[in-house]
Amino acid sequence: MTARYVGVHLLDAPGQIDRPYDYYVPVSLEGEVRIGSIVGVPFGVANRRSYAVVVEVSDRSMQEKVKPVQAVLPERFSLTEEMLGLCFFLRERTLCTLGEAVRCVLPGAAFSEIEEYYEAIPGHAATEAERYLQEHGRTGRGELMQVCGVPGRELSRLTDAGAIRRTYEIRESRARTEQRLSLSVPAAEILEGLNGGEKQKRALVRSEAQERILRALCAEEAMSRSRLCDLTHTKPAQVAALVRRGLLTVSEEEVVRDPYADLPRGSDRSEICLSRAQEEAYETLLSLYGKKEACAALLHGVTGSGKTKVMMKLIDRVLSDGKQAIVLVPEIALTPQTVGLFCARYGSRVAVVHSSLSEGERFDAWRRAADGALDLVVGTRSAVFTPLPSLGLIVMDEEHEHTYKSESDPKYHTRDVAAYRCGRSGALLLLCSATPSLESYYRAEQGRYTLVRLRERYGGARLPTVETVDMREELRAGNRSVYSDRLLSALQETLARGEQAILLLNRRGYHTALHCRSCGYVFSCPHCTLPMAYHTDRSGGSLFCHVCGTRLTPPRVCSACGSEHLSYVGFGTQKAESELKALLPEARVLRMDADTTAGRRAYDRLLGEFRMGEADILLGTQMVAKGHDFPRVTLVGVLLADTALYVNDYRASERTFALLTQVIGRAGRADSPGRAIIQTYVPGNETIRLACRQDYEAFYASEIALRRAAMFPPFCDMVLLMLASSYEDELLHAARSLSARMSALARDDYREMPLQIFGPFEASVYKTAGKYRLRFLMKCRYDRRMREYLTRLTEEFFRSAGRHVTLSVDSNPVQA
DNA sequence: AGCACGCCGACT
DNA sequence: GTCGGCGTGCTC
Repeated sequence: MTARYVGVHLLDAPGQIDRPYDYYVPVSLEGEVRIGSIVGVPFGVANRRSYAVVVEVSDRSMQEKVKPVQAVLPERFSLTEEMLGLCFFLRERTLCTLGEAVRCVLPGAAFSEIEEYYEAIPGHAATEAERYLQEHGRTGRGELMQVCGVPGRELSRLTDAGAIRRTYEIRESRARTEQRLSLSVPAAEILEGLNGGEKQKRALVRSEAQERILRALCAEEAMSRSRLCDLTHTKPAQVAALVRRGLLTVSEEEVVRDPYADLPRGSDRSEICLSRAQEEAYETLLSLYGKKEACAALLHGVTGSGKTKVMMKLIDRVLSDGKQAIVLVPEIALTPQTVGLFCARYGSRVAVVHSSLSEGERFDAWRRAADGALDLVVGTRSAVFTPLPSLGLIVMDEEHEHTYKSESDPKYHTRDVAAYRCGRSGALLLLCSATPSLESYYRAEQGRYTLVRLRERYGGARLPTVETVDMREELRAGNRSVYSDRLLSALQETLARGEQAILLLNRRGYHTALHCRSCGYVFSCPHCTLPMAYHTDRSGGSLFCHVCGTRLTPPRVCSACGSEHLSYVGFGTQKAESELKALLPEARVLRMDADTTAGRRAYDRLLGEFRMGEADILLGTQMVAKGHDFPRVTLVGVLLADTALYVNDYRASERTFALLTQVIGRAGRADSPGRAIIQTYVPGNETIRLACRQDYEAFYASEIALRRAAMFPPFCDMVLLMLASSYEDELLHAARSLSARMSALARDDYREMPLQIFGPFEASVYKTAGKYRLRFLMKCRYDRRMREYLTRLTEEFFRSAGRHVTLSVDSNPVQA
């Protein structure tokens, strides 16, 4: 079919107008547009130029008034059928707009490319804009509108009237190029000339420098200008002279910006040797992979069981089939070892993708993937969108981690996207964890995932012995320290043996709150409704809001009653550190939390120092618990195991169990046996007890029973509706009307749908960044019908509610 | 979302 | 009598 007309979705349109609009394809762009193309189109009365994605093409249009497509992005930025399908899938699942999905799938660099310019037409000088163009020549749209104060519709009118001319320019892809130099004459001839008589040589080169350049290129055929100059100690001008004389040719070549370029590449060519248990797991996974149809497996392996090796052997196999793989990790900064292993093994055909890449770096990785120049992509959740020509495997390491759920639009879960992509390309989805999410383990039990187990630690390493310390008894015995006697002496012994220890306390700062002993007032952030923590820093100390970052000087008197009896309560990593330094002055302590890892490479630096033995104790928040492998760590201490237990969230136990299991698993990986000491005020707590036994199955059995009884996921889905506004009265009003509408719809049109509505409640942080927030929670089955209900609700809401209130929908949110 | 059209209050 | 408030409705 001739693409004479196209139906497009605007990329920046709000939900209300997220539907196809028709445009015609001008002759000049014929043949460039197809389904999946990204185009620039004029929209609205002012003909604002917007990006849009083509979702249908036809040779006729039903529409009366049709505007032209103005520009088309280069073919490399067009969505493949698979990727467009993925965008529709995302929209359906997360109720985002198609445009939000498209922006998720394409690199940002794609969209800085269409520029709109205006030019004068001789003889037209009736308006200020025309005169300006006469005088200044070609001008960008933005500048023209600003300088002359012309509204967009006026520019359109002038263009249509033929008074000015509009042009578009597509800046070519943001790939960086470098000049590569090569010989234009066969190397043999050059060498003959150089090695011949003095006269022959004179004819060829005019200087020593020129000779060095030619010899270097004879040896290496082609190289970049910078490398050539470095190698031969010459200046670019001396190279240019040879180019002018026709001896060298210059070509522009795209270079890859890779922030991981300094990692050793391809050094690991060893055969992977698996233990018997690993071999079995591998064989099972291989047979699933061999099916070439959508399937998923859950690899449940205790900490230290060597899941990575199994994973790598499987990747070897995928690559040898000429297919590609994606390995997803929860957070790049916390997994430098994993990243290093993959780079070492798979060389330059690996890219590392995560959110703190620059736009250029991200684009390069994306481009290489699409061009088939990559075999393996290692990255955080956004890496699941990497276009690969022939996807064979997606691995999700630590699949239970909540960072896999996106918290901004589109609010997708990486697991769902991965499953969709694997389904589409007949690839295998492999979920890995020592503490799988209850949802995944349940699915495995149901047979929807194949469950593969690794029950033993690799290389005969034993799980550490675990003891709990009842901190109430310590308190009774008069120990007011953060450290129990038992943990302290264990630390001393460990240090005496020259071994290392990891201490976990999942709370930053010095104290968790400041309160008034006269009236009980707790000092809260003025912008948020949350107690402020006390942090020490270079300037002494300050009250610090963990939500919005506000810092205040600690007050002397209570702002509620004026009393001077203020006291700090609760302790965080800073206090734990200073106490430790007082108790064990000879110990070298590294503190690792959000405050000490602010710099980009700070994690790597701290972890590196600890691994090199430059410190004895690594003390920090959850980030010390993640999959690092420190052979000399034989002691793990948890200063307060209860911190995460009592948050108002149905997953509190699951999180606590996973965190404790993870950190306990850090101890005694190699030959030396490990020991873990867990301090708690609730030693009888089931979750803590089971985590100490590292007994996932038992934890799962007890937790799944609770979920079933209380009707929580995986026995239902949760949907969170969040209303936010700077105006509290409007928010309350909106919440009331939404509440009424929700129930009414559920009672009538959707009466057959299983649905329970709770709320509105104040969000756990009711006010933050000056906005008030109310939430509704729903227990439901998140299927097509439910999404239709939600769509109707939001559409009606936007039509009726005040403009100052926003509504967002999140299915199975992280915090519920 | 933008942007225009349209109908009611305080200003030259 | 006009400038300007934001309510309502449309955008191929």
